[in-house]
Amino acid sequence: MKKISESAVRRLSLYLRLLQEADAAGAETISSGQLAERGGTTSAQVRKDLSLFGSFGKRGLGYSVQELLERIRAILGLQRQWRVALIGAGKLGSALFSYRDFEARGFEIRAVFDRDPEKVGTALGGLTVRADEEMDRALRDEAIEIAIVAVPGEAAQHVVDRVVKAGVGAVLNFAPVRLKVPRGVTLRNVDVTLELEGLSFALNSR
Amino acid sequence: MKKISESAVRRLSLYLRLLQEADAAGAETISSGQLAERGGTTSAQVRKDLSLFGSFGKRGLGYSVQELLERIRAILGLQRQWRVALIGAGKLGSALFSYRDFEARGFEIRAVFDRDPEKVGTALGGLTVRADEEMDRALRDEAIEIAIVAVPGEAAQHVVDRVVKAGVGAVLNFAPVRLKVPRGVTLRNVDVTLELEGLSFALNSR
DNA sequence: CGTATCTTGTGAACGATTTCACAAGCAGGG
DNA sequence: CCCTGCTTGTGAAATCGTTCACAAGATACG
Repeated sequence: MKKISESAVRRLSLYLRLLQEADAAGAETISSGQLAERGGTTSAQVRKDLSLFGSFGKRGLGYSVQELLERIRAILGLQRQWRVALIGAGKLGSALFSYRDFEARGFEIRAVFDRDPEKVGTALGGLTVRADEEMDRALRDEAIEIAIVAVPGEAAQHVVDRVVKAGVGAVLNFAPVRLKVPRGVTLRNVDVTLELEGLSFALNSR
Repeated sequence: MKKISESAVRRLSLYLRLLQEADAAGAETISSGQLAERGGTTSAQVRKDLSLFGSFGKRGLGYSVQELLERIRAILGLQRQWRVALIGAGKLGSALFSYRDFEARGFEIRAVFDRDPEKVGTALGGLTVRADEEMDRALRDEAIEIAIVAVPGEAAQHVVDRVVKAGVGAVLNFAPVRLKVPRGVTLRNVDVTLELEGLSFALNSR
């Protein structure tokens, strides 16, 4: 199987969302040009991206919204629920947790952990915040597949090491540090400061 | 002036952080190899990135931590404070606001707006949440340069249109939609669902 | 002062990604 | 049933980004 670039995967995710909108708007069919326009890319790019996985369209007609929706869902692995744990129930963690949209998109947050004894035992959504010490065992017992790390920078590497040891295969990191994970574990970072600095650079170089 | 890729800017931002750590640890000097190792890249990459802006190192020695710190700050436009507005004071907006680290890094949140009358008038940090109707005028009057958009997806395009019209030149968007901005305005997106889907893809294709 | 060691800065090679361009498939109308 | 208009899928070309490899500057030391 050929290698798929991260940017291609990002765009697939985007197409998925655009297709859901088109579907909600009642469209039966959609062309690469329409997807491109709504997604801010080009029709050739759309076709190339899709061609990495097969050929789903009809010449002269475009793509069936329904079918493409299902295909992309399958490609992205979104036809099942993923078991997710949230680590860190601070401001950001809580905000993420309350964003119930994840659930609808296949990511079920099944456990929340925090180190702060003040927070342990409090309710968050339908769950109870659990103690840090329970984490390692719980991640294993509940076969958590994805960890969202929303702890302070100093704690993040330690947390991710434990999480990996507990068998979690993918990590979404919000701490502003570069984490090391063993090969085979997938890591993505969300770093707001870094994004702001990107904006600063753009404004500055005019 | 040659074009600088977004990835190069991201890495500069990263180097800046690594340099701050090195500085805090008392290092006087640092080599491209050391930066590379800590940043998860290669020494050639580090040197190439820096060479886009000049030559700051001493052969045989490496870079002066202090000097490189200042140089990168200058490149990224971080030697001044930026005037930032936060639009949307929901869970996510509040979480972002309370993350005071931005301030220290040169991004001063000077105004918060929300459409919800319940929220308007309430205190958030040192600021008062202001009404949506005041926004356009306030952005201009206070010469806001960067807007952080943390409103629901449906509202985001409308908000960003107004923000752009009010003279804001850079937008950090948290809404899960593809926004259109005129050329000359810089847009960055933070889209957590998209990141999670990237993880799903990786887990799914094993 | 000469030699050994280190590390930068940078063309050139390489690899990856995006864009181009066009043959081929499909639908609709006359 | 053929012609027109539209759109896909995909090699080939172009562009962009990364890695290689090495000359040259800098220091340390005998």
